[in-house]
Amino acid sequence: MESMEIDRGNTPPGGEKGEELKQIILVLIGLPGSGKSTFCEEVAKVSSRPWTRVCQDAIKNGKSGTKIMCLSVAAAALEDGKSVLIDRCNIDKEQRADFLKLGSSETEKHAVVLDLPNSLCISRSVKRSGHEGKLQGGRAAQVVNHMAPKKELPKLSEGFNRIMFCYNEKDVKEAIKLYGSLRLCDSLPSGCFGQKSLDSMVQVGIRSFFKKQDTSGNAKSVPEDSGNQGAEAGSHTAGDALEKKGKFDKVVVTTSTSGSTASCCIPTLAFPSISTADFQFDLEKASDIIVEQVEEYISRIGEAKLVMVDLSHGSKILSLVKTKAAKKNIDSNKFSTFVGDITQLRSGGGLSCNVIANPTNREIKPGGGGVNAAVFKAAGFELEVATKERAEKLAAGECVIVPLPSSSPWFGAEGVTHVIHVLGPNMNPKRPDCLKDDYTKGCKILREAYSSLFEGFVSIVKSYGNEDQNGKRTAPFVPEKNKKSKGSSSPLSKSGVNNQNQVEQGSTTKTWNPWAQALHKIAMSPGNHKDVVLEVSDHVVVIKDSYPKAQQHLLVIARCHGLDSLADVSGEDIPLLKEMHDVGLKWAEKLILKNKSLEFRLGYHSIPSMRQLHLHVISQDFDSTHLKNKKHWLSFNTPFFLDSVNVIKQLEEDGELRLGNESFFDGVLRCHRCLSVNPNMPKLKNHLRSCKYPLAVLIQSGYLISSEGKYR
DNA sequence: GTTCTAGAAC
DNA sequence: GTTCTAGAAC
Repeated sequence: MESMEIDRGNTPPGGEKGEELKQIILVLIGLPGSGKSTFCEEVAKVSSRPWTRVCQDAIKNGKSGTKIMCLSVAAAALEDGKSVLIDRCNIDKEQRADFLKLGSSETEKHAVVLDLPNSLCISRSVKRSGHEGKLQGGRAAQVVNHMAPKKELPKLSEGFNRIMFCYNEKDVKEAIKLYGSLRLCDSLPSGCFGQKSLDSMVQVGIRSFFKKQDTSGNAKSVPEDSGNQGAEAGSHTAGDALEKKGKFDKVVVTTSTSGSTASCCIPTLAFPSISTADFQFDLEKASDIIVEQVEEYISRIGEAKLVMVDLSHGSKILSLVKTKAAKKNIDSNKFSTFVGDITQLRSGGGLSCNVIANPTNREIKPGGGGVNAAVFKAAGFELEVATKERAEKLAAGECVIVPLPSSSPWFGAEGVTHVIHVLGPNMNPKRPDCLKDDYTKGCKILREAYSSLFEGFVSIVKSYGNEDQNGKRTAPFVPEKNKKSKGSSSPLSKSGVNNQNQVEQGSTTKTWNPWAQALHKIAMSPGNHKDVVLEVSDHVVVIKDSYPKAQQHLLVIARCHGLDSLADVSGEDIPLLKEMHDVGLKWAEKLILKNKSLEFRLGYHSIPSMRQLHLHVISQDFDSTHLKNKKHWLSFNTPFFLDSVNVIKQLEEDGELRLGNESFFDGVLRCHRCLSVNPNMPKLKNHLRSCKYPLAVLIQSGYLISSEGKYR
């Protein structure tokens, strides 16, 4: 876990008794005259931590000694609970190796490289007088010139936890400030910092580095996403980063014999209107919701299809939906209406639908006179048994996916593989749970019901897909009788109930409450949220955070399906993360142009509250009425907040991310500038208004974007 | 994520 | 008494 955060313990300045001591071996690396001794003196002067300086030039009663002496003194100091500064040139790997063997596995091994220009080192060492090692005057120049070519920069692989590179006096000052501010229990983020090298991501000009990468280049070409609409569909690269787990852009469907496209093999969901029959929901309102939800989900089902079915020819709801869908230009190849018996679609109407939605009752039992009774009758007792295994009851707005046993008559006769039972809102006073004309609640529940239903269908579609090595789904969809249904792995809660809030994440299921879906909805249908959207592209949406925690707080939201949070991110998402970073950086710069005092940090919450991967672009004033509680503060000011640069770096180097956890919310309220501890939020906020201390660690780590440079 | 509010802390 | 936190509900 890398972060700006110095303190990993919850301690007031100076630490407290009994707290974990973080010992450090700090190996200074630099030519004579590079400023190693000054560095040590300055750190020791301001630090509250006990440091022992181990200086080879003065180790023998003020005179020059040997490396072995240094090792011995350092070992004794560490034994004594002190941290040590190894003040010798340590110019190559071999020189450093023995010092890295000191201490325990708990001891942090740091290097500070004072890689100042040779000319400066020579000039300083020549001019100095009273040098401990008597290396001054003309001989000093000789020594520096002799040593310079042997200089071997340190690497983490030598055994360092952290390496910090300084190239000028400003860098050195920052490093002194950083180490000088470390208290007993503090530790610093691991990794290389400040290195001048293009292959180091913690660099000035990271943006231009990103730009050199073809952000679309390593995504494979994918077929056009016919589900995207308007501005979203313009680019032929639209699918690049969107081609994701869970996304089903193009299903190449062939029959096993002829290889020709066969509609009978395309996953299709047949659904009747929910709640408009016995539950007496207003038809106009219901049709609006149906079309809205179809529009939202149609881009997620690839070539799978949705068919709305009604038994009667004069069905008003069917007609309303048909008209409204046409007005919205919803692809009629993917969504259509059908008049017929939902239990006999294939045999009676030649329409193969492998998934049937059943508007059921609270107990999910046969009964009533409508579709529910007909479905249970057609599917036989097998459906009742299979349903009972999954859920006993449903709440309004929820659904449950039931894989149909192959012994069910419906399976053989109609090719139905799954039934999705769904319960809508009831507006009929003669039935239980009547909402008594409360259409605010009713619409919300009906929307949830369709959303749950379609989300369930998406999960079934996913379960049918077989991916080849390129991640393309090529296998035909054939409901084999003997094929073990993966429907059982559909997102189900303990109760067996599914709703749109549950999403598979790797082997686990993450629950997203309805309130946590707002960003997801914006990402999927930015056109419906024009009031809040600042920018839309094929892969990202930018919005202002509705509850900003600072003067400026934007979110760059990924538009990719299947990327709910960092937990879903893998190496293949690096181009998308870089694009998000670039967009975030662009907005930060734009805002800085308007207000030069703003400083920004770009990063992700380890465990976000809101669904859909989003990058925070947040100014570091934290001046906002919406910053109210401890969690707000700690989520941006502990390693729970992962800097975008670091996320990308970790993925590139390790192929995986080290996420923070909620234990950070137990921490103290420490000012991110001066590191002072504040007893509560109001006091912290009051303190923040006046604290002008520079954001030393952020600057040093290269995480801060300010008017003085993208990364100072 | 926010809002509301009981009750703990001051 | 007021301030502040934290848990429940949404």
